[in-house]
Amino acid sequence: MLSRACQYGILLLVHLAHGEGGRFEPVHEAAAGLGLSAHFLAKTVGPLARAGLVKSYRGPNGGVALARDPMQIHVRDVVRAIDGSTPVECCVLGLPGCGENRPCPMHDAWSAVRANVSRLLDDTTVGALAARLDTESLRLSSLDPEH
Amino acid sequence: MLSRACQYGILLLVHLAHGEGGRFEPVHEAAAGLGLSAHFLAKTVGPLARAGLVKSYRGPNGGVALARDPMQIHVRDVVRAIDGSTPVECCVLGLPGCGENRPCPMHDAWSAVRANVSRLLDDTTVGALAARLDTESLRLSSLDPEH
DNA sequence: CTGTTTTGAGACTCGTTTGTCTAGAATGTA
DNA sequence: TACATTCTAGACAAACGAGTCTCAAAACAG
Ligand code: SF4
Ligand code: SF4
Repeated sequence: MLSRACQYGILLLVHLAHGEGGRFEPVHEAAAGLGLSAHFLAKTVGPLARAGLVKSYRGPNGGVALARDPMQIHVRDVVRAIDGSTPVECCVLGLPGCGENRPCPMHDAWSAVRANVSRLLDDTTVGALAARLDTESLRLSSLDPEH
Repeated sequence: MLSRACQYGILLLVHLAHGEGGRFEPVHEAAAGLGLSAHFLAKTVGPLARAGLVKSYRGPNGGVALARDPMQIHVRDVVRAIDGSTPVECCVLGLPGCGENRPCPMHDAWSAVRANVSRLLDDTTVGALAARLDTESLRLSSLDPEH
């Protein structure tokens, strides 16, 4: 559905939104906090920076930081930046070149599901996700949740 | 989301349900009708037969045929037979070992989507899909839809 | 028995994805 | 300047999925 790199990108942005605002956090530190491979996570920051979602700075005290208000960054933006503009096109039958014209017998039911996913990506911001990390007892990393 | 083999399996069953009832149709013939690779389609019939969804017979006049009433075969059965009991477990963030306890911030919204997909797989039968091929102008194959 | 048709199982190639690693350019500090 | 820190780009290998191909076993027809 979503590539691993894309998932890592979402996790990174939510992690940044959850941390202190203006600080530039090194990628390896964020990767350690998320329990991910630092090298692989670093590969996602390129597309994210080009898309204007994060700023990055080299050298000591460098790192990555959000470029915009996290409440203005939608999950859809991250997906588009990393996986391109053809996400969530996965389908049950996966006929090549199937569109609205001459669809397969599952198209009606499936397009409803797909619309739901699309709306979810559009409506969810990384700021809202980060906020939920505090209020509820949720987790981002695959590591031992503290406590 | 669904493996290609699984998609092929669904297509095969719907194709069989759409054809004449008791006939054993050779796999290569069904593959030609669906515009698929006969060799690859043949790999799906093993699991389907083991799951009791189709019967197969060798030799001349052999082939595959539905083992049950197509109205009693649910798409979920096909998915379970080919992709195993861990289908549709794809997720947005894909954290390893994430369950209902300590979920990620998208879990609520996403589990709703997943429930929709699950219900769709459970409620849809290959018989119903085959019936729609006639009433509406739908297609199964990627080939030129005959007119 | 001989040959043909078909399923059944599996090895094999190929391309994409995932992940690791290395080298280099930028940035700051002493 | 010398050095440490960090991003950036890309080479590289491992793993996976999709698809092709081969060979053997079953079933039938003559
Ligand atoms: S449900 Fe729609 S998009 Fe999916 S295979 Fe069928 S026609 Fe194509
Ligand atoms: S917690 Fe739920 S929504 Fe989050 S990755 Fe796991 S299954 Fe998906």
